[in-house]
Amino acid sequence: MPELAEVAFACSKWNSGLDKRVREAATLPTSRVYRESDHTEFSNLLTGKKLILAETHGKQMLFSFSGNIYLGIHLGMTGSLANEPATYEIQKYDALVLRQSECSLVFRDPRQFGRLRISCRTKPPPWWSDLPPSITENEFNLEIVEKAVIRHNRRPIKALLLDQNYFPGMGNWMADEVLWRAKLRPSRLAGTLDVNEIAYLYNQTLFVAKGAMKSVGIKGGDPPKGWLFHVRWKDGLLCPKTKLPLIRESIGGRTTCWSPSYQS
DNA sequence: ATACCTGTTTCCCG
DNA sequence: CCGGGAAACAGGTA
Repeated sequence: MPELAEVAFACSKWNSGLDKRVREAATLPTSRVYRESDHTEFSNLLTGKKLILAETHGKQMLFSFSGNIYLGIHLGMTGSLANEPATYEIQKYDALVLRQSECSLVFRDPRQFGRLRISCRTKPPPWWSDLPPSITENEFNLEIVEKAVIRHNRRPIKALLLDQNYFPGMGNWMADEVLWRAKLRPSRLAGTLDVNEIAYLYNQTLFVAKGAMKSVGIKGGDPPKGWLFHVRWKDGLLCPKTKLPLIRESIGGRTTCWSPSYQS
């Protein structure tokens, strides 16, 4: 379930491979996650290299290796990272297996919406260093939200929140959580928000991003009690604030859960 | 069997 | 050229 905090937690699964060399890199050549690159590059460049750094930016992950090798991973909808025994054999949907002395670092993705990138340069590649500030960073400010709203004034605010150019890391459940706390109807066109609503939306974005990182991002569990998260996945549940029925419908092309008695 | 799905890119339309 | 929305991607799960 990879958005901001789940991605951070997934990334930490490879922490035990830090400072260790890759003895062998096995790939699944037919996997669509290699659509941007040649899968042989991954085995060629990663074999023998030491994993130095594991970090995330929004939904993107970057693994830095010795020899100026940078591995980029995006989990898509169903991608996951795992830490398996050193003797682990590659399985059906394992796109990449990095065998080390004490464990195997695995990226698997049955649905293959994820994406792998690799780069050998003295600096981090542009697909990493050129990313806009993620919603957890200090550089993510009110001005970014204001500009997005002005430029995309005809978009439902739900769809705008999911735009990774402005809100890197925001995913479907987080967007619902933010809009619920900001008391905004997800279908509201961005251009109809006044300055106070925009500022409130921005503040709730910070709150949800920080809260998710503290709970989901570190422990891998669920967000705190009382969050919309716990009642958004199926029909017929009640708004935690008003105790009145929630609605689930498609907005901006995604399943959206919201509280008509609370959000306007 | 059928419908639905936590993400992004591509295609089509106005 | 630009913006918005649907479709497509491919398989698991209920």
